[in-house]
Amino acid sequence: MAEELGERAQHLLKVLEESYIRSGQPVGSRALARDSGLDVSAATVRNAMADLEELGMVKSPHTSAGRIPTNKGYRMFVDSLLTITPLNEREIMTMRGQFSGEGSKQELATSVSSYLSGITAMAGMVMIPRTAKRSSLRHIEFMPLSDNRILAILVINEKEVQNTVIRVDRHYTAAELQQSANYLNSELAGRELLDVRHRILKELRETKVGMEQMMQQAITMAEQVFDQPSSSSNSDDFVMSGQTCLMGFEELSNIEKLRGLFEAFNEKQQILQLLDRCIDGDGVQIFIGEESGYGVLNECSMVTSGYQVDGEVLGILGVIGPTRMAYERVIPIVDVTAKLVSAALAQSK
Amino acid sequence: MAEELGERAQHLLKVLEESYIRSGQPVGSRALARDSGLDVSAATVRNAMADLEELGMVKSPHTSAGRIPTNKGYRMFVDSLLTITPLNEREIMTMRGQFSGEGSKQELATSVSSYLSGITAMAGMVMIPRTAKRSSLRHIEFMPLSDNRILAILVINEKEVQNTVIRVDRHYTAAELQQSANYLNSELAGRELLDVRHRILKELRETKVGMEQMMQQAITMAEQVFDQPSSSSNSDDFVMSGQTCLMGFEELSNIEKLRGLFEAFNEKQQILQLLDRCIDGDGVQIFIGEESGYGVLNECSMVTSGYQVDGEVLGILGVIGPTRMAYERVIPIVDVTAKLVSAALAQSK
DNA sequence: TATTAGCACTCGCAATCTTAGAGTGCTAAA
DNA sequence: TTTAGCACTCTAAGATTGCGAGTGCTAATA
Repeated sequence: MAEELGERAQHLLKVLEESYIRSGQPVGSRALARDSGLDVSAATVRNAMADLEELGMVKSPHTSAGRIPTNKGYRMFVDSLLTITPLNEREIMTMRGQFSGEGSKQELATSVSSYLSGITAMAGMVMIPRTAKRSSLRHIEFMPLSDNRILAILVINEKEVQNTVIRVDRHYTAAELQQSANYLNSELAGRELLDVRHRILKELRETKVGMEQMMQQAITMAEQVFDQPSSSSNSDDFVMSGQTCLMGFEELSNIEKLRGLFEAFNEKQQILQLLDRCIDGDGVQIFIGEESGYGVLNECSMVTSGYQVDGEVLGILGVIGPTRMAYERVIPIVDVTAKLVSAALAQSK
Repeated sequence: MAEELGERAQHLLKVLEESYIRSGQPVGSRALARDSGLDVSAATVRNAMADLEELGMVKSPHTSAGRIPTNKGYRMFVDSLLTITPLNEREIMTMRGQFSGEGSKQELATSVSSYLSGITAMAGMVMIPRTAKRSSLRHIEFMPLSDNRILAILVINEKEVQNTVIRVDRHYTAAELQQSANYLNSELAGRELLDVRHRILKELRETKVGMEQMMQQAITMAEQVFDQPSSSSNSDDFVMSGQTCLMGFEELSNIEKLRGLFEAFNEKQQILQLLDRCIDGDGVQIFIGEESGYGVLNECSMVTSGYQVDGEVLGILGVIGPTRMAYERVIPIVDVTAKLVSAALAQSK
């Protein structure tokens, strides 16, 4: 196993990647020898390149072009070669002004996503998990609709509101519903959602027999409300902005590839699964090309980071762009953004 | 003004358009003479073509290619030449099954939009007007949040729910808010939204002085609620599906053009303005190319129709695709879809 | 032993040229 | 008014060429 790379080879690989990321052109031995700062000839570089190629770090598009990095090469680059210059104070200050704790999660996510897109000139994305596990039910309210339907309104935490329509067996008056809601509020308000769910489906149901009829009705309704994976919160938890930026990149000028990519964005599901995977990781994470297992992400990389409140990762944000992106700039941006969002959320709590 | 077109010239134009729409290739005089069904020679056709060109109905991409329709040519085609074969019973039946009155407007719009996209292999769109003018306020409810904020919940018609957060000068208890809500409900519930707005801003405000303090508070809150153009209903009223289908068309293979188009889709505002213009028109309306005034829509056409309930146009739906589309198929599809959606809405009322 | 210079060779790209085919416009005849 | 004939134009697709960049290999060098 010749996984060991000499110091010089590493340096050359690094310079090669930097050069390729800058210019987009395959890098030849002469240019590399010149740019490397090392006092070696092109021929020497060629030998090193042959080694790197054997290790799968670089490849040439054809016999007589220079070398370009492979995905494996990028991986090595971001993992151990890249030198990142942290953002300076001033830049951070400018960013800090962007995110306030105001508005709903939705609004925050949208603004963060489009900010990321704007500053990196790539596509930005922010994921909002269904409903944070630790959020608590504040209030529940019923309202009669026509046709034996009832509108249930849940207030969660301080600002989130979920509406669900449920069906019941007969018409209920507003007063009846008020009673049921009162009962449920007295039992459930202030508890965490997981707990609420649990209580309804287990404890209350079991003790249902023998209770007042009103309470029985209330519980039956609550079962419906908490059982269905409330549609609104389930689908709207992923925001993406600036996809069109990706149309500007050379490597995505193939329209078929672009189409696959955009279709994947529309699916949402796929991307969400992918993002879900980073939720455990710490700090900035990077997916390079099809490492993720999705062929459509072929020439793309994702740079992501989780944002958190009270140590719990609430969601993921990041950008997606061509594999050939300026990592040394993008990584700190995503990093700082995640921290600022965390801060904004903590403050608004 | 030589706006008059001989019968034969019209026929030739029609055949030319049909042929071009089918094949995408410029149509030459020989082929046209053959396909026209007329017993004339290519030379005769050439003369007619020269006339048509002078009228701006067709043009040739270069000296020795055939002719292709101009926007003006398409306009004439769809306005007076096109023969539309209505969908047969069976097709309509298949479609009828697609749309139910179930679910929220949002859900219906999404499903209709993606249905349109699927069946036409172009992009589908459905606009939902802010909130129908004639919809009425059913119920209003306040709930205290932290930091002197209050969550206002409006129930409109039977299913629509709007949430708004307002700020107030001090903390109010749930009981106080309940009182205020009761008062407002007694005054306003059941009225149409426009009326509600009017009442609050004019009548009640004027008589405010001298009322109980509780009522004054209630009115102040209501002012806030109905004054801001509630964000949720304002932005989410336009659904588009299958944009990626547009990537498959020859005439949109230019990536810059495509980008402009997709950016316009993201803006929403522009498209909405455009759609707003059709709201008065009757039946199916067609925009060809940049007739609309938006350069990005250069090689595209929109086929739209309003859907209505009780004679009032509630919204617009339609498709957007290349100018060179199969109008004779798309037009009846959009037409029938609009009628079916109207029916579904009427039924679910 | 590691590095270097030299050299033949490969390949892609762009420019140039060629050819075939399609279609036109014009003119003169029917 | 229509038609046939003909010269002309233009494009798209191949074929050919030269250039430049870059490689791999070998033999000489430190």
